[in-house]
Amino acid sequence: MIVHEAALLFNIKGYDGTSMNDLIDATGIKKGGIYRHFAGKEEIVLEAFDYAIRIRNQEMRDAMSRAENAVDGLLQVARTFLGLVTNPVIPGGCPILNTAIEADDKLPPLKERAQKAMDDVRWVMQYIVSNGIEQGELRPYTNGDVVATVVISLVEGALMMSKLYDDTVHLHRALDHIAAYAETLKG
Amino acid sequence: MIVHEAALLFNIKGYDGTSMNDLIDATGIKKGGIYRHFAGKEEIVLEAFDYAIRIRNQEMRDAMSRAENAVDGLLQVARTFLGLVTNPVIPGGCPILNTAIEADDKLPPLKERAQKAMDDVRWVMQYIVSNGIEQGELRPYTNGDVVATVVISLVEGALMMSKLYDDTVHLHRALDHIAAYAETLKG
DNA sequence: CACAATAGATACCAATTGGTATCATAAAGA
DNA sequence: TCTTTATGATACCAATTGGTATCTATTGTG
Repeated sequence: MIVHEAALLFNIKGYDGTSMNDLIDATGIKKGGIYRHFAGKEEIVLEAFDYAIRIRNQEMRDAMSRAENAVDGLLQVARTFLGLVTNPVIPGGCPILNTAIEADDKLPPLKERAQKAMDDVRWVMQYIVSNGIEQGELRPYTNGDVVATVVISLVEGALMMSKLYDDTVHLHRALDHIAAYAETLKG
Repeated sequence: MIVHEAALLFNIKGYDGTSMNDLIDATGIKKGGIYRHFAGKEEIVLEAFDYAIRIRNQEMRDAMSRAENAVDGLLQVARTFLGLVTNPVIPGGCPILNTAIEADDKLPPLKERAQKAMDDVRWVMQYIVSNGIEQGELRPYTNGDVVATVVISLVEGALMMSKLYDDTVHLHRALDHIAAYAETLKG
């Protein structure tokens, strides 16, 4: 529960922007109670990030298994990023994006986890692509690495713009573009 | 010079992550000297952001005027985002992206400026598109708003990934995709 | 040179930061 | 029941936060 509340705070206000007092207010548990479970702020932020990513990855796996073909799969996964804004389990946008931007080299283990979390997303995309090639749905030699970069960039960039303007239209445009892009991959 | 140094710090470590002492160390000017020129930290961050954006906008205008046609123009502008990583005047990535992610509603004037700065980028893209339509280079009724969202999302998302992985390949892939996308807009 | 005006240094301030040591309480096992 | 054991509360800590007041040095100008 502390980790859950921490995940909310950190995803909204960032690591530097969230103080232990914020967490104390949010949980209703005083300092002594919190520090009994965690060695320090750093440990909390790491566990909170893991927690947020676990939820995200579950959403992605669900989306992937819902899909009936590769093109649909890419879109389904991309759409989970829209869900990050429209019905978030953890408000504040994409934890990976937020962490990637805030974490310079001040908190290396956090950046490392963000990289690993991004690897997971990339892996899902590449899995969908290579599966799609096997099934004959996508052109052979479709580059899953490139597809992952393009789709994720679109969706993360659009997420940022939607957050900046408080308007999901940018995410919808990105999803439309991804749909069109995925069509061009058909073989 | 204080503003310049502040722009560097804030773009790298963020608003919350940069203390006045950091700025004191970076400038070599003590607290009294700094606070004579600025009312507070907030005023500094706002001026620093404006400063960074002024430089960015100049780069974008230069790129735009270098271009010989609309398709090339979109690419030239997109490429300035690669320059943000490969030869940055102000290290730390894109100030708009960084600010959009960090600024929740704690510093409204900063978010407002980030929106205005993004408007500038969007305006440049839309100008290129509408000009391209007039010149018969792009299909009529090409939606400049959509083009701006797609191109900016790609480039900002890829910027994030390049920063996260410390690898510009993602930006290059995004630029390749933008090139292909721009081709589809030809009329 | 004299004299403002500007710029910066020094020293302080209350509040907040992350963190710890000690104490009280709830829960669970024998 | 009685006693560990886990959990949380209280009170403190040094360091750092953003910010101010006062003093000094450096200007450029008549």
